[in-house]
Amino acid sequence: MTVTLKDIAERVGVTESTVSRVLNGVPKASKETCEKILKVAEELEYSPNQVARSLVKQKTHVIGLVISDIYNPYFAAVTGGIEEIASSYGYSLIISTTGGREKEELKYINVFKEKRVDGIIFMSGRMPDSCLTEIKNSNIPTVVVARKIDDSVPSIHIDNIKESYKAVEFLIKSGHQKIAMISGTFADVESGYNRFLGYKKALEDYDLPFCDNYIAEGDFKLASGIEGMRKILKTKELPTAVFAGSDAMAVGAIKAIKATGLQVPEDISVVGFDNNIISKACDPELTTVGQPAKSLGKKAMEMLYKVIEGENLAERSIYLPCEIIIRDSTRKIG
Amino acid sequence: MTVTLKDIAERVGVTESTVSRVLNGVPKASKETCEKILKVAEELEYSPNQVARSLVKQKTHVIGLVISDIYNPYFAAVTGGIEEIASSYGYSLIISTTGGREKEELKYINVFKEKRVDGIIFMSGRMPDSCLTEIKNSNIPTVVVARKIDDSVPSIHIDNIKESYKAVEFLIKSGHQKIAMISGTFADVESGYNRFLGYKKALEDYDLPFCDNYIAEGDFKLASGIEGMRKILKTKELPTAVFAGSDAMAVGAIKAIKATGLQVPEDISVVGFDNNIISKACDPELTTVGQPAKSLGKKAMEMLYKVIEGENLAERSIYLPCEIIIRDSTRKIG
DNA sequence: TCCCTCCGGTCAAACGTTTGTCTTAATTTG
DNA sequence: CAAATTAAGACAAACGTTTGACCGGAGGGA
Repeated sequence: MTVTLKDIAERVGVTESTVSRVLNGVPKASKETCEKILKVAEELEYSPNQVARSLVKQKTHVIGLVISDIYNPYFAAVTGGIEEIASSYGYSLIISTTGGREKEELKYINVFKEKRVDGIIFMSGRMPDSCLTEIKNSNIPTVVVARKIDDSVPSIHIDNIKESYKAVEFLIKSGHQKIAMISGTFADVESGYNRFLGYKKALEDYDLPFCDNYIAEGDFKLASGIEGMRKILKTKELPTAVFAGSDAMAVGAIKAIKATGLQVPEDISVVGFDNNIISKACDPELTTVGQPAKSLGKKAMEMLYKVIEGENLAERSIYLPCEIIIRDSTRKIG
Repeated sequence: MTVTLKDIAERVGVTESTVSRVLNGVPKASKETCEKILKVAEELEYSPNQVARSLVKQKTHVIGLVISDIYNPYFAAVTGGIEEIASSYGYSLIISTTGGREKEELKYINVFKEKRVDGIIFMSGRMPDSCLTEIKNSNIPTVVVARKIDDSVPSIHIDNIKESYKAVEFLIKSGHQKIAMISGTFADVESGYNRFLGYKKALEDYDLPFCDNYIAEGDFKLASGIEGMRKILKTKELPTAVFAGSDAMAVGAIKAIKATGLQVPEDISVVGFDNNIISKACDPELTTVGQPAKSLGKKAMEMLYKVIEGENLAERSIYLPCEIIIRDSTRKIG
């Protein structure tokens, strides 16, 4: 069926090794045979078998991506960035979604090992120790996205504490003093707890009181934003602004606020986090902390490539800055 | 470095073939050697080399996905469905994004050929003839999503004409007579032109006049929805409802309507298409035609699996129904 | 005893490449 | 003119599996 080097070799009357070299551009054949080989290869529609090639070269040109959830626009964007760069380097991308379940994560790391991928990008749940050790002693170059491990494995992040701090600072500088927060689940240290920490620190630095009634813990999703906001709206003294740990929760907050007859941003300003697609769909459009999702993916792949090539990483842990995107859900007061 | 069958064989004092059979559960070894082999394999942390295996078995357990754009939540959802089923069958998924560019599509089909994937799912642009023939004579099992070819290659769709018809019919039955449409680009026959066709047919069947001023052609994106709606709002006699060929355009329409001081749905009802994530983020929440995106992906992979296994497909072209999801952007009138 | 059948393996080919070493003839060099 | 170099290619091993064919011995039946 499928045509091999041997087929070409026979037709041309030469040996497989010669064909191989010619097709790979190794300059060792006469112009004549060279042309003949190329012509026959063309005629026979030769398609090199990469799996055979991988076997001997010990290189698959495949990289594996462990991701918790492709439906999440943020992850999708990171994935897109990864794919773009991977493809430009001649690598293919295998994706596997884990739902953040440790068992699945381990399973896929194992699949990647058996498939002899050249590298792994890990962007799933909490990166449990089991995965970490599994990855470490698999000896496969790995980059972790949005999850800080120790420096043994390179990673790329945003600085959640700092970016969250900046968002709250923005509100403070706009004149807000009573600022509530709807955080993501604290169990997610990076984007849940750390964003809360940034909020807290900003209040401290600007001598604003921290108030338990102004805090609601959600799960990053829209519904929990509604719920959280409802809780906050029960306090006697309403906040003038609320900062949410995700755009989805921010949109939920807006809905809850409007449902009580109050206005955004006239009565309460709202700031989100992510700058995903919904932040421009809601009404009013959301002021939010813009995560460089695609850039994270690109950078991650660039780092991974360097590791694969054996280059030294200048920094083993890179932070990309966010940009606060001001739209219509916030206003200056006072 | 990496441990092979040979390493195990030597340690146990047996030959590679025996080890291979034991590890694959072929019942041909004594209980004793069996245990020994398993034990040593465990100790050495043997990880079978799938690329070697693929070479001899002529099977990679990889399927390739050609997708135009992973950032689009609809494509992401389909991808998720595919991955879920693929993984349950023991297949891995390679993704490649093309931006709908023919050149990229051809490039990736070629990569997939060289990588000897077991199957291809195609969900990119217009599926140009070049790709079609390339796929056909590659002899790789293929399923096309959301793009009707001839019956030579299996495909899975929604019936855009019919579903769009149903949406407009819903409006008519809600008492609307003056219904505008913001369509996706006509160049995209399936989801652009066909949805327009369904709209037109519904008007005809219910003896409503078709009016050029009520038609705007967009590009599926939010901005074009705003623009299209603005154009429609310029007509002397305003419509009471507008049907958009995508949720994003519907959201744009809502924004444009609200910007003139009119209300949704009090003054104008709006219906979208897709049921993607933004349809629940906007205000009011969008009534829309719910595409079974994830199911499309699942079904596609199920079909592909059958083709790979050599089973006969009961139907080579499957249509999945949509469900109209009624939220707050529409109301009954009259 | 002879023949047959299992059992528990071994042997070797095959999958489709790459690549280091060897060969042969021709050409160059001194 | 002999020696050295080079050009163009052949040969074979290697990558890590799978799998059909073979094989020696033990046991069983006639």
